[in-house]
Amino acid sequence: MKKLPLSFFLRDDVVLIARELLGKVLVTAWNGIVTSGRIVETEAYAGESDNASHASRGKTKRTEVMYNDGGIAYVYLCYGIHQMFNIVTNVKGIPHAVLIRAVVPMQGIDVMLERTGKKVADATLTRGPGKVGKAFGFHTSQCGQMLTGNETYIGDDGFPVDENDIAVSSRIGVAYAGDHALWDYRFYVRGNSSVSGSRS
DNA sequence: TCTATGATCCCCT
DNA sequence: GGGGATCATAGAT
Repeated sequence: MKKLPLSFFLRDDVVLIARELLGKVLVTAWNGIVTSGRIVETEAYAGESDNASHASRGKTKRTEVMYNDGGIAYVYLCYGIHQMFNIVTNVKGIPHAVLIRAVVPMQGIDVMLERTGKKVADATLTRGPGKVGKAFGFHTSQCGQMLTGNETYIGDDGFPVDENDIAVSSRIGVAYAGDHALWDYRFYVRGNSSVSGSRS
């Protein structure tokens, strides 16, 4: 399987990147323990001018990792419980990011079950960003990790995603962002049972 | 220092 | 379909 090159993440259209990440494969291999899954739901966060983005308040200790060149991980804690995994995009100085909201498990399902404390692998295993973070073993200490290395990367196995199967909607859980909450920045594979929220 | 709050999920009814 | 878990961050004191 090919890895997506750094140039994929350095482009300036974060919304396009979020859309193109559908069907790609997220792989982590901490200490040689491999888990992977096909990305079926993403959200774009478009920098300081986007009120739903953490970067809307400018550069802080938490958000500074987004100001680096793309192709690295932005991992943060939400609601005190959930490790959320984001992909930083665009070039140095522009804090764009794509949140991975849901994947379909591929490799290492037994490891994911162990990490999430589940008994059986059903469609809820990696449905929702908090569970993706947990199943793949992400932690805020992995903030800034390269996504083009051997421990963590985004793969392309040529899996085709039909344009007609790609659905668009407003982002989830960002009502505080006012009008920006209405932007069509969420992309998902229509009808896929691993997609969180509305999937029709 | 102190306090409010969230890019969520699970369990309960 | 409603509320509690649980804590780092940011902005206020």
